[in-house]
Amino acid sequence: MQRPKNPPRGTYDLLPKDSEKWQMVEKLAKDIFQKASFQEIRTPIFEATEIFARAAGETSDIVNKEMYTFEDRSGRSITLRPEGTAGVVRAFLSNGLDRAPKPVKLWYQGPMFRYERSQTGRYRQFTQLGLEQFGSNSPEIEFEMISMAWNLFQKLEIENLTLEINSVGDKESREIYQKAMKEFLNDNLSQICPDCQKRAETNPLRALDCKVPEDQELYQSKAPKIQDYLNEDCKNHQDILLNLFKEFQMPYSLNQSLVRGLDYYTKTVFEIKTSDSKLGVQNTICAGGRYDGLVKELGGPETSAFGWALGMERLITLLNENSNESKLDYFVTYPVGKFNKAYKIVQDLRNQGYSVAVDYENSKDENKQFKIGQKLNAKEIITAN
RNA sequence: GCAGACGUAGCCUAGCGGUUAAGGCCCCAGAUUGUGGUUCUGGUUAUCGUGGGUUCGAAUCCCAUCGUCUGCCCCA
Repeated sequence: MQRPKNPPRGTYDLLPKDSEKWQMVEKLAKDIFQKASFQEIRTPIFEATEIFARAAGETSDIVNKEMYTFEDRSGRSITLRPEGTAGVVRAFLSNGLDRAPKPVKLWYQGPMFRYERSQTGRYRQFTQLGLEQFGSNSPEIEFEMISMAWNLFQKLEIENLTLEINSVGDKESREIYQKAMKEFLNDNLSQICPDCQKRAETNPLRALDCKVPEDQELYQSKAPKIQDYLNEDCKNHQDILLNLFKEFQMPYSLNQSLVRGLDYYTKTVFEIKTSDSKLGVQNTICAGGRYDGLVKELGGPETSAFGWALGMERLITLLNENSNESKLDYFVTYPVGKFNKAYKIVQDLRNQGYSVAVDYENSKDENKQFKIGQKLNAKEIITAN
């Protein structure tokens, strides 16, 4: 057999060079989550297809063309999770966490699967790290959770980040706005791009972040603004959140064109974007929002909820190169036949907390042993004799 | 799903119709080095992504296919 050339399309191998970065990020994130009393949940990598179909919305692109869906041997329709929230909500309900003290605060990390064209910062198997909260309707918890993401990025010394906020309104106000957008698009059908003509039917709000400059100009100047359609409740909710950002000096911008790809969002939505060119057009590294209707949609009681997810691969590519500092403290060599003695030293050093490697080759040539140690970049090379 | 660019050893690159496909890094072996990345010598590794076609002759031209990248769609 020929040497394999690539892993399957849209996937990648995480090599030791980079896994260190992942571990570092994971450690920092876990620390932040733990301190804010969020607890980890691990849910299956696949779920019944229906879970995702209902959560993301039957008409969404994710459901219609991006899911890895298959029948298992008993004919059940199974789907590899394309995002984390639906599975967490399902687990929340399956395990009766809706009866636990509110809010229930959870975090998760794991691979997600979407059948898409791969690009920089976009894979078919990718990893999301996310937070979910069930039971609180308050803007304060949104503020805290967004701060946690922001805080993580600051600790990682990632620069050039912007926080964009918007509200998509609650069910009622969004429906009215959606209708207004649809009418607006239909009135201007001849001027807008083919994609937007489609969006007029399928997802009118999506037109707002159309890439065509002429369309953008039209929407900016003439399209109805979501902020004008928010009812008092949504408006107050947003004001409290924005005031908290001001109070705690978190820079944000209100972006009225910001909408989400999944149907379940209500009220607050946000994205954290980078202007770093390393990610090309995939510049959103963290996004989320409120989804007060989802738990009920999946068969649970009316439950307020808020969450976000960040793309680990995207985040990692923004990190600076890690230092070349050696991770290996000792390399232990020994004369022929003296392994036992050498290994006692090894154990001893490891018990003291050092990272230690041994020369298994047991080369007779001392000089060569030394060179092996050098190649491993050991801080100290010692010989047991 | 659409559009464009690109696939030469583990990695980076040369060759762009004509003898046994070239170099650097890495790797392996040996020597050198009075002691932590020296220097030298030798060696392994490529059916030039894959499959067809054009041609006396293809890594080089054409087609298909797979993969990568950039943009669109969509999205973390």
